[in-house]
Amino acid sequence: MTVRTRFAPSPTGLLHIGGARTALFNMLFSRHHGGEYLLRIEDTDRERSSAANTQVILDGLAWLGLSPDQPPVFQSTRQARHAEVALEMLEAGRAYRCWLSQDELKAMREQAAAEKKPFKVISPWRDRDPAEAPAGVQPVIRLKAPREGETVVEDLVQGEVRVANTELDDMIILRSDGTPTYLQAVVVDDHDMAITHVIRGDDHLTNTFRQIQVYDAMGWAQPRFGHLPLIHGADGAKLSKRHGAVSVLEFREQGFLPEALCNYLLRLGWGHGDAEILSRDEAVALFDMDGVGRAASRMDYVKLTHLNGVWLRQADDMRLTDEVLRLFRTRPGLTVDETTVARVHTLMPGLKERAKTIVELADSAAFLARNLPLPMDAKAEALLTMENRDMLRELAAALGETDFSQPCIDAALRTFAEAHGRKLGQVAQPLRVALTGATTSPGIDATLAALGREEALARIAAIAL
RNA sequence: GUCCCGUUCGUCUAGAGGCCUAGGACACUGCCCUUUCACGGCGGCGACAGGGGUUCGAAUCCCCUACGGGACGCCA
Repeated sequence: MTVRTRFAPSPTGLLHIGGARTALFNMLFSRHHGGEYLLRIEDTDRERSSAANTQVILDGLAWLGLSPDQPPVFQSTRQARHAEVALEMLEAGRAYRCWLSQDELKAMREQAAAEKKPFKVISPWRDRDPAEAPAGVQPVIRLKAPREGETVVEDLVQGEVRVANTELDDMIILRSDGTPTYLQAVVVDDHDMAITHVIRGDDHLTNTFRQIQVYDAMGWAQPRFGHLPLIHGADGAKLSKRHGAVSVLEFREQGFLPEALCNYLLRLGWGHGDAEILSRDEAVALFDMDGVGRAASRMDYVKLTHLNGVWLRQADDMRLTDEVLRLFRTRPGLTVDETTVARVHTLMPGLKERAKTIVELADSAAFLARNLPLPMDAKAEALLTMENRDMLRELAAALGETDFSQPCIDAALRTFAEAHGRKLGQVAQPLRVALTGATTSPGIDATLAALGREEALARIAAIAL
């Protein structure tokens, strides 16, 4: 049997971090077992669904490398099939029409609340003759759920979960307007799509009991279920807007790499020994449901940022250069031309060692795209004493003698420092300020080489004079 | 309120009765490396929610309590 999983978001909001992790786990699980990973857009709530939201989900998944193996299934296109199955159950006597009105339901709900008893619909129409149906009322179709025994879920994450059938009522599978309810649509779609493993958020665990009743009523084989604990915000409360990045695409804007976000999400709620840094291929090889934890976990931006730094250092220099240049174009006062590209790319090995996000990378690389005079921060300014300016003038001459390759620059700096009775740092820091306008940067020899002879000497001259 | 689920360092986790004086990662912190800042290396701080059992032995099994979360729609 081929493993088939699906991610089934509803386009009523953005693709958030929890959804992204669900998608990731579905993808990893299917890959690990050599199966297929599908996407179903649950857009049956026409009021709240939108094409724009669907696109955001698709874009978010694509960015994370979690696009499905086949074009997405849109649940709204399958309503006729959902209704057909509901009617089949009706004919088989596993469901019945119910003429309970909204008012009657409301009264029942209020009575239950007044008596402090849990609200359960006990429809008289389960056994009543349809011939007695009130005229002019469109009935719903309810599942004739078992009244005795219990319903059991063998959950891949939570283990055996059981509930007495007396706790469950006869859920509606087809609304009075003929449209299917969520629970009905999901079961029919998962069955028709031949889904073997339903991996989704914990919030669906109690829904599962009802869905199982539909599988049973139709005589369909159940898929395996795996319910993932939810992700909470750093404060332990449910993830919401005030926790910052709502959409995964906002993580991109904040300078995170998709592989870092995936790595972080993978380790949030899943573990495999001491493994921390995992590529997609390694994750596919190691991932399985038995490694999924049972408790909710908290979103930790600090750890995500650390992981991003790790992946940033491993990322291709040209790719990072492109990302940095993309940001440069949005910032005023920066020149983006071929020279800039060359400088950023040349210095990238040193730059990426020192940054944790693309945004930081762009910040630290910005000096490469600036025209003179360079803006100076306070700490940098303080190093430009008269004495240091004099020294820089002499240093410029010495550097001018070299071929401006990194090793020669390094040698020249050491010789110069020794000749002037200074420690290397006492030479390098004023020089760094002259070149970058700041007190931190990649190695001074690499910085000099990336800037090139002409620009480097011009920058020193601008300070030393 | 009812039902369901959960609870190991601040956070993410390893741990499936003795390998646990509980391991790793992030964060914090001391030292080293060093031309700055990082990276890296070596240390430190720091947890089995509480209480009862079961057992020769429990973080691991059972029960209770507390706390947290989820579900209770003609929403998905």
